[in-house]
Amino acid sequence: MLDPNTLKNKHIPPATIKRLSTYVQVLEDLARDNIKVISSVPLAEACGVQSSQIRKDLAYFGEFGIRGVGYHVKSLIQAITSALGIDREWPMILVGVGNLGRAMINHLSANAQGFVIKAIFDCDPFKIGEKVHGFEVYPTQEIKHIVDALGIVIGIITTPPERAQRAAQFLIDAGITSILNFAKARLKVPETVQVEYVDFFRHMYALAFKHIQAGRHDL
Amino acid sequence: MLDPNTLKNKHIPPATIKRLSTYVQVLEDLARDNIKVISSVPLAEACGVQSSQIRKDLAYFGEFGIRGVGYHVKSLIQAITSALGIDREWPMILVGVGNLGRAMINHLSANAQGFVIKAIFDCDPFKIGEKVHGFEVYPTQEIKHIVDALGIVIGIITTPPERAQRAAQFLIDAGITSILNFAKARLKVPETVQVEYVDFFRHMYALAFKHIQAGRHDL
DNA sequence: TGCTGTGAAGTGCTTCACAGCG
DNA sequence: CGCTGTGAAGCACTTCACAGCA
Repeated sequence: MLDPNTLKNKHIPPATIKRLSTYVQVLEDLARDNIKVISSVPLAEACGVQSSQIRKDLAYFGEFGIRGVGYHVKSLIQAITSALGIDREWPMILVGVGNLGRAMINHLSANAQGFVIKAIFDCDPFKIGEKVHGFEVYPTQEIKHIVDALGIVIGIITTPPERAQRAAQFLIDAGITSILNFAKARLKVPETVQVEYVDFFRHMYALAFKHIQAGRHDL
Repeated sequence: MLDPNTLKNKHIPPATIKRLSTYVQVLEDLARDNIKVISSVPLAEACGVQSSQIRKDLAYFGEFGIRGVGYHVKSLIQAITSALGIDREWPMILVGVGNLGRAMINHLSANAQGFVIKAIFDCDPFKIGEKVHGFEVYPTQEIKHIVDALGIVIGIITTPPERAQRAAQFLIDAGITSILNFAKARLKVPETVQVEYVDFFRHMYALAFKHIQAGRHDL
Protein backbone atom coordinates (compact mmCIF):
# COMPACT_ATOMS: atom_id res chain seq x y z
CA MET A 1 0.00 0.00 0.00
CA LEU A 2 2.75 2.44 0.86
CA ASP A 3 4.67 2.23 -2.39
CA PRO A 4 8.21 3.42 -1.70
CA ASN A 5 8.28 5.12 -5.09
CA THR A 6 5.35 7.31 -4.19
CA LEU A 7 7.41 8.90 -1.47
CA LYS A 8 10.66 8.74 -3.27
CA ASN A 9 9.74 10.65 -6.39
CA LYS A 10 7.43 13.35 -5.14
CA HIS A 11 8.27 16.62 -3.59
CA ILE A 12 6.13 16.99 -0.49
CA PRO A 13 5.31 20.59 0.49
CA PRO A 14 6.48 21.54 3.98
CA ALA A 15 2.97 22.91 4.52
CA THR A 16 1.65 19.38 4.12
CA ILE A 17 4.00 18.00 6.77
CA LYS A 18 2.83 20.63 9.24
CA ARG A 19 -0.80 19.73 8.67
CA LEU A 20 -0.23 16.00 9.05
CA SER A 21 0.59 16.63 12.68
CA THR A 22 -2.85 18.17 13.13
CA TYR A 23 -4.53 15.30 11.30
CA VAL A 24 -2.91 12.76 13.61
CA GLN A 25 -4.00 14.75 16.65
CA VAL A 26 -7.60 14.92 15.51
CA LEU A 27 -7.66 11.31 14.34
CA GLU A 28 -6.41 10.15 17.72
CA ASP A 29 -9.26 12.07 19.33
CA LEU A 30 -11.68 10.26 17.03
CA ALA A 31 -10.11 6.89 17.80
CA ARG A 32 -10.52 7.61 21.51
CA ASP A 33 -14.22 8.29 20.89
CA ASN A 34 -14.36 4.91 19.17
CA ILE A 35 -15.14 6.31 15.74
CA LYS A 36 -14.01 3.77 13.14
CA VAL A 37 -14.40 5.58 9.83
CA ILE A 38 -14.43 9.23 8.78
CA SER A 39 -14.72 10.98 5.44
CA SER A 40 -12.65 13.96 4.39
CA VAL A 41 -15.39 16.57 4.94
CA PRO A 42 -15.95 16.16 8.69
CA LEU A 43 -12.26 15.45 9.23
CA ALA A 44 -11.39 18.67 7.41
CA GLU A 45 -13.83 20.64 9.52
CA ALA A 46 -12.30 19.30 12.73
CA CYS A 47 -8.81 20.19 11.48
CA GLY A 48 -9.77 23.63 10.24
CA VAL A 49 -8.85 23.02 6.58
CA GLN A 50 -10.58 22.22 3.26
CA SER A 51 -11.53 18.62 2.51
CA SER A 52 -9.69 18.72 -0.81
CA GLN A 53 -6.60 19.76 1.10
CA ILE A 54 -6.74 16.63 3.20
CA ARG A 55 -7.27 14.38 0.20
CA LYS A 56 -4.36 15.96 -1.63
CA ASP A 57 -2.07 15.83 1.40
CA LEU A 58 -2.76 12.14 1.91
CA ALA A 59 -2.34 11.42 -1.80
CA TYR A 60 1.33 12.38 -1.54
CA PHE A 61 1.88 9.26 0.51
CA GLY A 62 -0.49 6.75 -1.04
CA GLU A 63 -4.15 5.81 -1.34
CA PHE A 64 -5.55 5.27 2.09
CA GLY A 65 -9.27 5.91 1.54
CA ILE A 66 -12.21 3.78 0.44
CA ARG A 67 -14.30 5.46 -2.26
CA GLY A 68 -17.87 6.01 -1.23
CA VAL A 69 -16.93 5.46 2.41
CA GLY A 70 -14.02 7.46 3.74
CA TYR A 71 -10.92 6.64 5.78
CA HIS A 72 -10.50 3.97 8.41
CA VAL A 73 -9.37 6.02 11.41
CA LYS A 74 -6.88 3.62 12.97
CA SER A 75 -5.18 2.56 9.79
CA LEU A 76 -4.98 6.18 8.65
CA ILE A 77 -3.16 7.09 11.87
CA GLN A 78 -0.83 4.19 11.25
CA ALA A 79 -0.26 5.24 7.65
CA ILE A 80 0.53 8.87 8.52
CA THR A 81 2.80 8.12 11.46
CA SER A 82 4.65 5.57 9.39
CA ALA A 83 5.01 8.00 6.49
CA LEU A 84 6.36 10.71 8.79
CA GLY A 85 8.65 8.25 10.52
CA ILE A 86 7.24 9.00 13.96
CA ASP A 87 6.22 5.43 14.73
CA ARG A 88 9.80 4.72 15.78
CA GLU A 89 11.93 6.12 18.60
CA TRP A 90 13.84 9.40 18.21
CA PRO A 91 16.40 9.79 20.99
CA MET A 92 17.15 13.42 21.84
CA ILE A 93 19.43 15.48 24.06
CA LEU A 94 18.79 18.90 25.54
CA VAL A 95 21.28 21.73 26.06
CA GLY A 96 20.54 24.49 28.57
CA VAL A 97 19.05 23.60 31.95
CA GLY A 98 17.53 26.95 32.89
CA ASN A 99 13.86 27.85 33.33
CA LEU A 100 12.94 26.99 29.79
CA GLY A 101 15.03 23.83 29.77
CA ARG A 102 13.47 22.48 32.95
CA ALA A 103 10.04 23.27 31.57
CA MET A 104 10.73 21.31 28.40
CA ILE A 105 12.31 18.39 30.27
CA ASN A 106 9.17 18.12 32.38
CA HIS A 107 6.78 18.54 29.53
CA LEU A 108 8.53 16.23 27.09
CA SER A 109 9.00 13.55 29.71
CA ALA A 110 5.26 13.57 30.32
CA ASN A 111 4.29 13.67 26.65
CA ALA A 112 6.97 11.64 24.92
CA GLN A 113 5.68 9.92 21.82
CA GLY A 114 8.83 8.32 20.63
CA PHE A 115 10.62 11.64 21.10
CA VAL A 116 12.56 10.83 24.25
CA ILE A 117 15.16 12.93 26.01
CA LYS A 118 18.18 10.73 26.81
CA ALA A 119 20.53 13.22 28.45
CA ILE A 120 20.75 16.90 29.41
CA PHE A 121 23.68 19.34 29.32
CA ASP A 122 24.72 22.73 30.64
CA CYS A 123 27.94 24.74 30.60
CA ASP A 124 27.42 26.20 34.07
CA PRO A 125 29.79 24.28 36.42
CA PHE A 126 27.39 24.86 39.31
CA LYS A 127 24.66 22.95 37.52
CA ILE A 128 26.81 19.97 36.48
CA GLY A 129 25.88 16.89 38.47
CA GLU A 130 22.55 18.33 39.58
CA LYS A 131 19.55 16.03 39.12
CA VAL A 132 16.64 17.41 37.09
CA HIS A 133 13.55 15.27 36.69
CA GLY A 134 15.74 12.17 37.04
CA PHE A 135 18.45 13.35 34.65
CA GLU A 136 21.95 14.19 35.77
CA VAL A 137 23.23 17.41 34.17
CA TYR A 138 26.38 16.73 32.11
CA PRO A 139 28.92 19.30 30.93
CA THR A 140 28.53 20.41 27.30
CA GLN A 141 31.96 18.99 26.48
CA GLU A 142 30.47 15.51 26.95
CA ILE A 143 27.93 15.98 24.13
CA LYS A 144 29.91 14.23 21.41
CA HIS A 145 30.62 11.29 23.68
CA ILE A 146 26.94 10.79 24.54
CA VAL A 147 25.69 11.39 21.00
CA ASP A 148 28.00 8.68 19.68
CA ALA A 149 27.20 6.27 22.49
CA LEU A 150 23.41 6.62 22.38
CA GLY A 151 22.88 7.29 18.66
CA ILE A 152 21.27 10.67 19.31
CA VAL A 153 19.60 12.25 16.29
CA ILE A 154 17.88 15.40 17.55
CA GLY A 155 19.32 18.16 19.72
CA ILE A 156 17.17 20.64 21.65
CA ILE A 157 18.51 24.08 22.54
CA THR A 158 16.98 25.85 25.55
CA THR A 159 19.86 28.15 26.48
CA PRO A 160 19.64 31.93 26.83
CA PRO A 161 19.88 33.62 23.40
CA GLU A 162 23.55 34.63 23.73
CA ARG A 163 24.64 31.02 24.30
CA ALA A 164 22.45 29.40 21.64
CA GLN A 165 25.04 29.59 18.86
CA ARG A 166 27.68 27.97 21.04
CA ALA A 167 25.27 25.19 22.00
CA ALA A 168 24.47 24.66 18.34
CA GLN A 169 28.17 24.37 17.54
CA PHE A 170 28.62 21.66 20.16
CA LEU A 171 25.70 19.75 18.67
CA ILE A 172 26.96 20.13 15.10
CA ASP A 173 30.49 19.10 16.10
CA ALA A 174 28.99 16.01 17.69
CA GLY A 175 27.39 15.09 14.36
CA ILE A 176 23.81 16.17 15.10
CA THR A 177 21.93 17.26 11.96
CA SER A 178 18.51 18.07 13.44
CA ILE A 179 18.09 20.90 15.92
CA LEU A 180 14.99 22.12 17.71
CA ASN A 181 15.76 25.65 18.89
CA PHE A 182 13.69 27.21 21.68
CA ALA A 183 16.21 29.99 22.26
CA LYS A 184 15.30 33.47 21.06
CA ALA A 185 18.16 33.57 18.54
CA ARG A 186 18.82 32.72 14.90
CA LEU A 187 21.44 30.03 14.38
CA LYS A 188 24.17 29.94 11.76
CA VAL A 189 24.47 26.32 10.65
CA PRO A 190 25.80 24.42 7.62
CA GLU A 191 23.07 23.61 5.13
CA THR A 192 23.27 19.92 6.00
CA VAL A 193 21.80 20.78 9.40
CA GLN A 194 18.03 21.20 9.83
CA VAL A 195 16.84 23.75 12.37
CA GLU A 196 13.28 24.18 13.58
CA TYR A 197 12.60 27.37 15.50
CA VAL A 198 9.97 27.47 18.24
CA ASP A 199 9.04 31.06 18.98
CA PHE A 200 6.14 31.80 21.30
CA PHE A 201 6.41 35.51 20.73
CA ARG A 202 5.86 35.10 17.03
CA HIS A 203 2.38 33.81 17.85
CA MET A 204 1.71 36.60 20.30
CA TYR A 205 2.79 39.17 17.71
CA ALA A 206 0.36 37.61 15.25
CA LEU A 207 -2.48 37.82 17.78
CA ALA A 208 -1.64 41.41 18.65
CA PHE A 209 -1.48 42.46 15.02
CA LYS A 210 -4.76 40.80 14.09
CA HIS A 211 -6.35 42.36 17.11
CA ILE A 212 -5.32 45.80 15.92
CA GLN A 213 -6.41 45.09 12.34
CA ALA A 214 -9.80 43.86 13.51
CA GLY A 215 -10.32 47.01 15.53
CA ARG A 216 -9.18 49.40 12.79
CA HIS A 217 -12.74 50.55 12.04
CA ASP A 218 -12.23 53.54 14.29
CA LEU A 219 -9.38 55.09 12.30
CA MET B 1 6.21 58.25 7.69
CA LEU B 2 3.75 55.61 8.80
CA ASP B 3 0.83 56.59 6.60
CA PRO B 4 -2.31 55.05 8.07
CA ASN B 5 -3.64 54.42 4.58
CA THR B 6 -0.69 52.23 3.75
CA LEU B 7 -1.76 49.79 6.40
CA LYS B 8 -5.44 50.29 5.91
CA ASN B 9 -5.71 49.43 2.24
CA LYS B 10 -3.21 46.65 1.81
CA HIS B 11 -3.61 43.02 2.58
CA ILE B 12 -0.56 41.91 4.52
CA PRO B 13 0.38 38.23 4.10
CA PRO B 14 0.44 36.26 7.35
CA ALA B 15 3.84 34.99 6.23
CA THR B 16 5.12 38.56 6.44
CA ILE B 17 3.88 38.97 10.01
CA LYS B 18 5.71 35.82 11.07
CA ARG B 19 8.96 37.04 9.56
CA LEU B 20 8.73 40.47 11.18
CA SER B 21 9.20 38.75 14.51
CA THR B 22 12.52 37.36 13.28
CA TYR B 23 13.59 40.71 11.90
CA VAL B 24 12.99 42.37 15.26
CA GLN B 25 14.96 39.66 17.01
CA VAL B 26 17.96 40.03 14.72
CA LEU B 27 17.77 43.83 14.72
CA GLU B 28 17.82 43.88 18.50
CA ASP B 29 20.95 41.74 18.41
CA LEU B 30 22.53 44.27 16.05
CA ALA B 31 21.46 47.18 18.26
CA ARG B 32 23.08 45.43 21.22
CA ASP B 33 26.31 45.15 19.21
CA ASN B 34 26.01 48.90 18.62
CA ILE B 35 25.49 48.60 14.86
CA LYS B 36 23.67 51.72 13.70
CA VAL B 37 22.80 50.99 10.08
CA ILE B 38 22.28 47.82 8.06
CA SER B 39 21.32 47.13 4.46
CA SER B 40 18.88 44.47 3.36
CA VAL B 41 21.51 41.97 2.15
CA PRO B 42 23.35 41.29 5.43
CA LEU B 43 20.10 41.60 7.39
CA ALA B 44 18.51 39.01 5.12
CA GLU B 45 21.42 36.65 5.59
CA ALA B 46 21.16 36.90 9.36
CA CYS B 47 17.42 36.24 9.17
CA GLY B 48 17.72 33.36 6.73
CA VAL B 49 15.64 34.96 3.96
CA GLN B 50 16.17 36.80 0.64
CA SER B 51 16.97 40.51 0.71
CA SER B 52 14.10 41.28 -1.65
CA GLN B 53 11.81 39.53 0.80
CA ILE B 54 12.81 41.92 3.55
CA ARG B 55 12.39 44.98 1.35
CA LYS B 56 8.94 43.84 0.24
CA ASP B 57 7.85 42.94 3.77
CA LEU B 58 8.84 46.35 5.06
CA ALA B 59 7.21 48.09 2.11
CA TYR B 60 3.79 46.89 3.30
CA PHE B 61 4.14 49.24 6.23
CA GLY B 62 5.94 52.23 4.79
CA GLU B 63 9.31 53.46 3.54
CA PHE B 64 11.85 53.04 6.28
CA GLY B 65 15.12 52.79 4.34
CA ILE B 66 17.57 55.31 2.98
CA ARG B 67 18.53 54.63 -0.65
CA GLY B 68 22.21 54.00 -1.11
CA VAL B 69 22.62 53.43 2.63
CA GLY B 70 20.23 50.95 4.23
CA TYR B 71 18.09 50.97 7.34
CA HIS B 72 18.74 52.72 10.61
CA VAL B 73 18.62 49.83 13.07
CA LYS B 74 16.92 51.51 16.02
CA SER B 75 14.30 53.37 14.06
CA LEU B 76 13.53 50.23 12.06
CA ILE B 77 12.89 48.32 15.29
CA GLN B 78 10.64 51.15 16.38
CA ALA B 79 8.83 51.14 13.04
CA ILE B 80 8.20 47.39 13.03
CA THR B 81 7.13 47.12 16.65
CA SER B 82 4.81 50.06 16.18
CA ALA B 83 3.36 48.57 12.99
CA LEU B 84 2.75 45.24 14.74
CA GLY B 85 1.32 46.97 17.78
CA ILE B 86 3.78 45.35 20.15
CA ASP B 87 5.19 48.59 21.52
CA ARG B 88 2.27 48.75 23.91
CA GLU B 89 1.20 46.47 26.76
CA TRP B 90 -0.90 43.35 26.11
CA PRO B 91 -2.34 42.02 29.37
CA MET B 92 -2.93 38.26 29.33
CA ILE B 93 -4.41 35.55 31.51
CA LEU B 94 -3.45 31.88 31.60
CA VAL B 95 -5.76 28.89 32.12
CA GLY B 96 -4.35 25.55 33.29
CA VAL B 97 -1.73 25.51 36.04
CA GLY B 98 -0.14 22.09 35.37
CA ASN B 99 3.39 21.31 34.25
CA LEU B 100 3.07 23.22 31.01
CA GLY B 101 1.26 26.13 32.63
CA ARG B 102 3.91 26.55 35.32
CA ALA B 103 6.60 26.41 32.67
CA MET B 104 4.97 29.17 30.67
CA ILE B 105 4.28 31.33 33.73
CA ASN B 106 7.98 31.15 34.60
CA HIS B 107 9.20 31.71 31.09
CA LEU B 108 6.84 34.53 30.20
CA SER B 109 7.45 36.33 33.49
CA ALA B 110 11.17 36.31 32.70
CA ASN B 111 10.77 37.36 29.08
CA ALA B 112 7.76 39.64 29.06
CA GLN B 113 7.97 42.27 26.35
CA GLY B 114 4.69 43.96 26.86
CA PHE B 115 3.02 40.56 26.93
CA VAL B 116 2.34 40.31 30.64
CA ILE B 117 0.41 37.64 32.51
CA LYS B 118 -2.01 39.34 34.90
CA ALA B 119 -3.79 36.36 36.45
CA ILE B 120 -3.85 32.55 36.31
CA PHE B 121 -6.73 30.09 36.56
CA ASP B 122 -7.43 26.42 37.10
CA CYS B 123 -10.56 24.33 37.60
CA ASP B 124 -8.95 21.94 40.12
CA PRO B 125 -10.24 22.96 43.57
CA PHE B 126 -7.01 21.68 45.15
CA LYS B 127 -4.98 24.22 43.16
CA ILE B 128 -7.21 27.23 43.85
CA GLY B 129 -5.47 29.65 46.18
CA GLU B 130 -2.05 28.11 45.61
CA LYS B 131 0.73 30.61 44.83
CA VAL B 132 2.68 30.05 41.59
CA HIS B 133 5.53 32.41 40.80
CA GLY B 134 3.77 35.13 42.77
CA PHE B 135 0.34 34.55 41.22
CA GLU B 136 -2.59 33.22 43.20
CA VAL B 137 -4.52 30.54 41.30
CA TYR B 138 -8.13 31.63 40.73
CA PRO B 139 -11.09 29.37 39.83
CA THR B 140 -12.03 29.40 36.14
CA GLN B 141 -15.46 30.78 37.02
CA GLU B 142 -13.72 34.04 37.92
CA ILE B 143 -12.35 34.56 34.40
CA LYS B 144 -15.07 36.92 33.18
CA HIS B 145 -14.79 39.01 36.27
CA ILE B 146 -11.01 39.47 35.90
CA VAL B 147 -11.12 39.99 32.14
CA ASP B 148 -13.60 42.82 32.57
CA ALA B 149 -11.76 44.36 35.51
CA LEU B 150 -8.26 44.28 33.96
CA GLY B 151 -9.09 44.74 30.27
CA ILE B 152 -7.52 41.42 29.32
CA VAL B 153 -7.11 40.87 25.59
CA ILE B 154 -5.22 37.59 25.19
CA GLY B 155 -5.96 34.24 26.83
CA ILE B 156 -3.39 31.44 27.07
CA ILE B 157 -4.52 27.81 27.33
CA THR B 158 -2.14 25.33 28.96
CA THR B 159 -4.62 22.70 30.14
CA PRO B 160 -4.50 19.00 29.27
CA PRO B 161 -6.03 18.38 25.81
CA GLU B 162 -9.38 17.14 27.07
CA ARG B 163 -10.00 20.33 29.02
CA ALA B 164 -8.80 22.79 26.37
CA GLN B 165 -12.20 23.28 24.74
CA ARG B 166 -13.82 24.05 28.07
CA ALA B 167 -11.08 26.55 28.90
CA ALA B 168 -11.59 28.16 25.49
CA GLN B 169 -15.31 28.48 26.17
CA PHE B 170 -14.67 30.27 29.45
CA LEU B 171 -12.36 32.69 27.64
CA ILE B 172 -14.81 33.29 24.81
CA ASP B 173 -17.71 33.80 27.20
CA ALA B 174 -15.58 36.37 29.00
CA GLY B 175 -15.21 38.30 25.75
CA ILE B 176 -11.65 37.26 24.84
CA THR B 177 -11.04 37.22 21.08
CA SER B 178 -7.37 36.21 20.96
CA ILE B 179 -6.26 32.79 22.21
CA LEU B 180 -2.80 31.27 22.38
CA ASN B 181 -3.30 27.52 22.67
CA PHE B 182 -0.48 25.33 23.98
CA ALA B 183 -2.79 22.34 24.57
CA LYS B 184 -2.55 19.45 22.17
CA ALA B 185 -6.09 19.93 20.88
CA ARG B 186 -7.93 21.77 18.13
CA LEU B 187 -10.43 24.35 19.37
CA LYS B 188 -13.89 25.05 18.00
CA VAL B 189 -14.36 28.81 18.18
CA PRO B 190 -16.57 31.43 16.50
CA GLU B 191 -14.84 33.07 13.55
CA THR B 192 -14.53 36.33 15.44
CA VAL B 193 -12.00 34.61 17.72
CA GLN B 194 -8.35 34.28 16.66
CA VAL B 195 -6.48 31.19 17.78
CA GLU B 196 -2.74 30.61 17.48
CA TYR B 197 -1.62 27.03 18.04
CA VAL B 198 1.79 26.29 19.54
CA ASP B 199 2.71 22.67 18.86
CA PHE B 200 6.21 21.46 19.71
CA PHE B 201 5.54 18.06 18.22
CA ARG B 202 4.79 19.57 14.84
CA HIS B 203 8.41 20.75 14.75
CA MET B 204 9.74 17.40 15.88
CA TYR B 205 7.69 15.65 13.21
CA ALA B 206 9.20 17.98 10.63
CA LEU B 207 12.72 17.18 11.82
CA ALA B 208 12.04 13.45 11.86
CA PHE B 209 10.58 13.50 8.37
CA LYS B 210 13.42 15.54 6.90
CA HIS B 211 15.88 13.23 8.58
CA ILE B 212 14.30 10.23 6.89
CA GLN B 213 14.11 12.00 3.53
CA ALA B 214 17.76 13.02 3.74
CA GLY B 215 18.79 9.45 4.51
CA ARG B 216 16.70 7.87 1.76
CA HIS B 217 19.71 7.33 -0.52
CA ASP B 218 20.08 3.79 0.79
CA LEU B 219 16.66 2.56 -0.34
C1' DT C 1 27.54 54.90 -7.06
C1' DG C 2 24.81 51.89 -3.81
C1' DC C 3 20.80 50.40 -2.02
C1' DT C 4 15.87 50.94 -1.60
C1' DG C 5 11.18 50.31 -3.27
C1' DT C 6 8.30 48.03 -6.65
C1' DG C 7 5.98 46.34 -10.96
C1' DA C 8 6.46 42.04 -13.47
C1' DA C 9 7.64 37.24 -13.74
C1' DG C 10 8.02 32.98 -11.55
C1' DT C 11 6.89 29.41 -8.18
C1' DG C 12 4.40 26.64 -5.24
C1' DC C 13 0.42 25.81 -2.61
C1' DT C 14 -4.71 25.64 -2.47
C1' DT C 15 -9.14 24.97 -4.35
C1' DC C 16 -12.12 23.41 -7.91
C1' DA C 17 -14.49 20.12 -10.37
C1' DC C 18 -15.18 15.78 -11.91
C1' DA C 19 -13.80 11.05 -13.49
C1' DG C 20 -13.61 6.67 -11.38
C1' DC C 21 -14.22 3.22 -8.06
C1' DG C 22 -16.46 0.71 -4.06
C1' DC D 1 -24.92 6.80 -5.10
C1' DG D 2 -21.08 8.80 -2.24
C1' DC D 3 -16.59 9.82 -1.51
C1' DT D 4 -11.89 9.42 -2.99
C1' DG D 5 -8.03 10.71 -5.89
C1' DT D 6 -6.34 14.06 -9.27
C1' DG D 7 -5.52 17.07 -13.39
C1' DA D 8 -6.44 21.82 -14.22
C1' DA D 9 -7.39 26.45 -12.68
C1' DG D 10 -6.78 29.88 -9.38
C1' DC D 11 -4.45 32.35 -5.92
C1' DA D 12 -0.81 34.00 -2.92
C1' DC D 13 3.68 34.47 -1.85
C1' DT D 14 8.53 34.87 -3.45
C1' DT D 15 12.08 36.31 -6.43
C1' DC D 16 13.74 39.01 -10.17
C1' DA D 17 15.29 43.04 -12.24
C1' DC D 18 15.60 47.65 -12.57
C1' DA D 19 13.95 52.57 -12.11
C1' DG D 20 14.72 56.13 -8.90
C1' DC D 21 16.52 58.48 -5.09
C1' DA D 22 20.25 59.78 -1.46
